[in-house]
Amino acid sequence: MTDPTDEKKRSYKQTLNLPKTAFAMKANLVQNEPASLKRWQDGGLYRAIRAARKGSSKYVFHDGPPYANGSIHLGHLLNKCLKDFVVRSRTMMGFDCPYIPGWDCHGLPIEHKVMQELGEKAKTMEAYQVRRKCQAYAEKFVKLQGGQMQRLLTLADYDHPYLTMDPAYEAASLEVFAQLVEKGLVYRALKPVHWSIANQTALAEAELEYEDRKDTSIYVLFDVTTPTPLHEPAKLGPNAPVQLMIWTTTPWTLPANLAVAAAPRALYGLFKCEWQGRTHHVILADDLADKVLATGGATDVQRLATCKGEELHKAGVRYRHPFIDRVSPVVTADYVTLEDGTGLVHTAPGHGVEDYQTGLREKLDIYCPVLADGTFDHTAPDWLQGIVVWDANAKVLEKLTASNHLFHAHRFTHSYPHDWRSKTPTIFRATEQWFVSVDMEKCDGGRSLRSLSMEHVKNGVKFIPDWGRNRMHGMLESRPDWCISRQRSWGLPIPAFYNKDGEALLTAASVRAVAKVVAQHGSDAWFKLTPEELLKDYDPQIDPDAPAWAKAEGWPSLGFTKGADIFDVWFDSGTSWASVIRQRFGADALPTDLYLEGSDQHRGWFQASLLPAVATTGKPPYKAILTHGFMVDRDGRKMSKSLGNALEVETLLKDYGADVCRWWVSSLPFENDIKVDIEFFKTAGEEYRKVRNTVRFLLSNLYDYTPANAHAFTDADSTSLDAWALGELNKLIATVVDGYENHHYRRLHEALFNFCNDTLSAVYLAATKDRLYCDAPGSVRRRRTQTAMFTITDALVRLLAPILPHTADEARRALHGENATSVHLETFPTATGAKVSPAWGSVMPLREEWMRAIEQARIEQSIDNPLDMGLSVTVVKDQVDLSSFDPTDLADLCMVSRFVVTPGTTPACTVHDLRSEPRCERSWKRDGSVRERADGGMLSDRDAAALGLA
RNA sequence: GGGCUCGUAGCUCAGUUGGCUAGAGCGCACCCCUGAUAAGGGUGAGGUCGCGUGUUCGACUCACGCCGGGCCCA
Repeated sequence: MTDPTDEKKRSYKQTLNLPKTAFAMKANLVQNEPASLKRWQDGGLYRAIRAARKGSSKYVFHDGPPYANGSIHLGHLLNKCLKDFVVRSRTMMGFDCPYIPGWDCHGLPIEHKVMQELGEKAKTMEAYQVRRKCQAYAEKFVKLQGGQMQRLLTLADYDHPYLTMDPAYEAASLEVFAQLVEKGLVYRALKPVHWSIANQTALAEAELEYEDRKDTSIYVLFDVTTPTPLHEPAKLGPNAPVQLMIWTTTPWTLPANLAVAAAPRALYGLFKCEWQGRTHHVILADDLADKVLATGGATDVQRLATCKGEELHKAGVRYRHPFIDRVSPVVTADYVTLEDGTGLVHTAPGHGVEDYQTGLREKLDIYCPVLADGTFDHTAPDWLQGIVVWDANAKVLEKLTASNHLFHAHRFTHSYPHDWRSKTPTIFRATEQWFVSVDMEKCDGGRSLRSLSMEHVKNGVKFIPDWGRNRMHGMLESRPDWCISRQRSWGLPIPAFYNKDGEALLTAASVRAVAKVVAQHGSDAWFKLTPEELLKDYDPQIDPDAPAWAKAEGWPSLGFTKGADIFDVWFDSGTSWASVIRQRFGADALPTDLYLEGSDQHRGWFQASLLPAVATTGKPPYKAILTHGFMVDRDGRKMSKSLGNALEVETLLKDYGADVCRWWVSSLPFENDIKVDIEFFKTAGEEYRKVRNTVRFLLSNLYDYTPANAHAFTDADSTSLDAWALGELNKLIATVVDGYENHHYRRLHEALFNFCNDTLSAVYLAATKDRLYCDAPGSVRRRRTQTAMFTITDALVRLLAPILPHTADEARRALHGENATSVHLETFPTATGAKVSPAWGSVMPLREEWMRAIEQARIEQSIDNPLDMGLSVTVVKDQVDLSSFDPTDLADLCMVSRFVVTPGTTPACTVHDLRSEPRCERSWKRDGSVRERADGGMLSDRDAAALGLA
C-alpha cells in the first residue's frame, strides 16, 4: 500500500527546479587528468596561448634545470608546481609568459652511472664513445622526467626544452666564457684534488670508496726560530730553544709543509720536559699535553706558561722545517680541534683542502712536490726524488728520527679514501686548475666581480623571502674563486691548448674559434678532432692575447695538445640566461623577471648564474629570486630514501591525482621547511572535494540559465543576497589576484577554500536553495540569483585555473559548453559592478548571533528543524538599518521560515515556535501564507503562484 | 663549529610598526537535514604562543642565552 502523503510529496517534488548537471561529484582525477593532458597536447594549448598573448608585455620566467637522472621526487613536485602557478597566473594576468623547461645533462653522476654500467668495457673505449652513452642516458631521463612533469599538468614548451648538452647551448656557454677570458678574469692555478696514482687522474667525491688502511701517525717537533708570547712568562730568554709539536697521519706530506695551524681560541702551553735524556721546551694544546707527552715518553713535565692560539699567530711565531731549509709561520684556522693530535696542525696547502684554504688566506704557496705518478719531483730533497709517496713515509720517519725530531710514532688503522675503480688508496695532490677570479678588479669600473655582485644582491635584486638577500650576500662575501675545471669527460670541454712546456693557449679569440666548431658539431668535436682542426678559424697572428709560442714561426706544426679538462656543470647551468633566454628571446629579455628554486641554490645556480652575467653584462640575470624550503617528514626531519620516510610522486599521483597534489602545494608556506605526510594529501583531497562539490552545485543550478536571461543589477538590488555574494566575489578576486601577483599562494588558497566552504556553501547557496528550487523558473528573483551564480562560477573557475588546471578546464566546459575557449586562454576576472549595501557588513556578524539563538531554541524548545522557527529581531537603527532588506532574504539567510524586524531600542532576537502553523507541502516553509489550494494541497502563496494555482 | 632560517590549539598555518578575553581551516564532540546525499547545515570543546633571563607600564611580538629541526658551509 502507498502512503497518500508520500505520493503528494512526490508529485510536488516533480514541480521543483532541482539541480541537474553532468559535472560528476566524483572527480576520477587519475583517469580524467591524462585525458585533459592529451586534449591540451592535441589542441596545441601551449602554442595557442603564445599566439593569444603575442604582442602582450612579456613576463620572462626562467627554469632552473633539474639534473637528468632518476625519477622526479617531492622536491621536483613542489618546485614545478610553484613554477607552474607563476607561469599560469602571469599568463592569466595578460602577460606573454613563455616557459622553456630545461635539463642539466652533463656531469659526474651520469658519467659515474654509465661507467658502472660499462664496467671493464670502459677501459677499451674512447672518451667520445663513453660520452655517447652518457648522452643516451641523459636523453632517457629527460624523456622520463618530462613525462612526469607533464603528468603534474605543468604548462611548458615541452616540445622544445633546453638541454645543456645541445650544441647551440654549449656554444653560447663558450661565448660567455670567451667574454670572461676577454675581461681577464680566467686564470690557471694549483689546487689540491683527490688523485688516483694508479689511474693518474683526479677523482670526485662520488668516485671514492672509504676503506680501512694501516698508516703511521707521527708526532713531530719543529724548532721555533722566533721569540714567542710564551718565552717571557716562562722566564726564558727570547732566544731560548723551544719546539712546536705537530701530529700527522701522512708523513709523506711533510716535505710540502708550509705552516702550522693553531685553533685561535684554544689554550696552548709551553711545557718543560725530559725526553731522550735532554731537556725540551715544547708547545702544544694545553688540554692534550699530558696525554701526548706521556705517550712519547717525556718525563718531569712542567707547564711554564699558556696563551691563546691566536696570540702565537699574532706574535709572528715561525719555525724551521725539520729537514728542509725553510722557515714557516704559525697561522690560525677554525677547523683545528682538540679532539686528537696536538692542537697544532701540520699544514701543506698542496695536499689538503683545508690546508689549501688556509694557504690562500695566508698567501702561502700551493706547493706540491708530487708528480702525477705519485713520485717526488726535483724540488723535493734529493733523498726523496723519484720515490713514491707510500715508500716516502718510511724515509721521512728515518730522517726525523735521525735528527731527533720524531717525538713519537705508532701504527694505526683508519678509514681512508680509495679509488673506486682501482681500489688503490688516493692522495691529495695540487694540480693546475682553471679559475674565475672574484677579486681581480677587472669588471666595469675597475671593480671586482665580488664587490659588483654583492652590490647587485644588496640593491638590484628582489628576494622572496627577503632574508635570501642577506644569505646570498654573506655567501658572496666569503666565497673563494670559482674553480671551473673538472678532470672528467662528460661535459663541456674547457677549450685550452698546451705546448710541450705546459703553457696554455686560451684567449677570447681561441675560445670563440672552438665555439664555432662546437656550435656545428657539439662538444664531441673536442674529443674527435685534432687541435689544428679545432682551431681552423683561429689565427694567433691577429690575436693580441695569443701567447708567444702560438705566434712563433712554424705554428701550428710545432705541436700542441688539447686540454683534458671540462667545465664544472655549474658553469653549464650558470650560463643558461645566455644560452636560453638571450639566445631565444634576445638581449631585451634580460634580466629575466624571476628565478625560482630551492634555497640551496643561493650557493648553487643563483650564484653560478649571477657571476658570469654580472661579469659579462654588468647586470644580474634576474630581477627577482624566489626560494622555497625543503621537504621534511612529519617530525621535521629531512626526507631521504635511506631513512625510508620519502613519499613517491608516482604513488601520490596514482592515489590522489595531480590537481589534489597541486592544491596541496598551493597551501604551503613554501619559504620554510615543508612537512610532508600522507595524511596531508588526504586532507588536501577532502578540501578538493569540497571545492569541487561547491562548483558542482553552482553548475547544477544553472542548467536552465543562459546569459540571455541575465538579471540587470541596479542599486535597488544592493540589499539582496545576490549583491552580497557578488561583493564577496569582488573581495575574493582582489585577494586571489594579489596573491598570484605576490606569490602568496597560501593566502589565496585559503581565500578560495573559505569562499567555497563558507561564503558559498554554508551561507549563500544554503540561503538561495529555496528560491532556486521553488520559485517559478523564470521569476525575477530566481534569475537574479542565477545571474549572480553564473558570474561567480565563471570567475571562480578562472581563479582556480592556475592551481587546478584539469578541474577548472572541466568546470569551464560544463558551464560554457564543450566548444568554449579553454579557461587557460582566459584572463582573471575583474570586480563586478553590482552595488552592495554597506549594511551587509553589519548583517553578517549579526547572523552569527541569530544562528546561536536558533541553536539554543533547538535545545531548549526541542525544535529540530529551523524551518519550524520564525525569528523576531530588533536591531538598533543607527547601527544597522534593515528596513530596505527583504525579510525573506533574511529568513533564508538563517534558513528559518519567517523573519520579522521589530522596532525597539535594545537589540533582541526571539525565536518563535511555528510548529502549530500549517506547513507548505512544496517548500516545507511555514511562512504564514500557507492554505489549501485548488489542487487540494497545502501551499504557500509563492508556491501556489509558481504552480499557477489560486 | 660558522652563516641564514624555523619552532603559536591534536594537525596545517595567520598573527601587520610590542597594547583590548591569541585567530582560521581541518580534525574531534554533540546535534540537524534527507529536494547538493559515498553530499549539505548548526553549535561547541581545544593553546604553559619551544625553554630561560632580560628591556618595557605592557612581549607571541624586541634583546641575549639554551634546547630541538632545516639549508649551505667548515
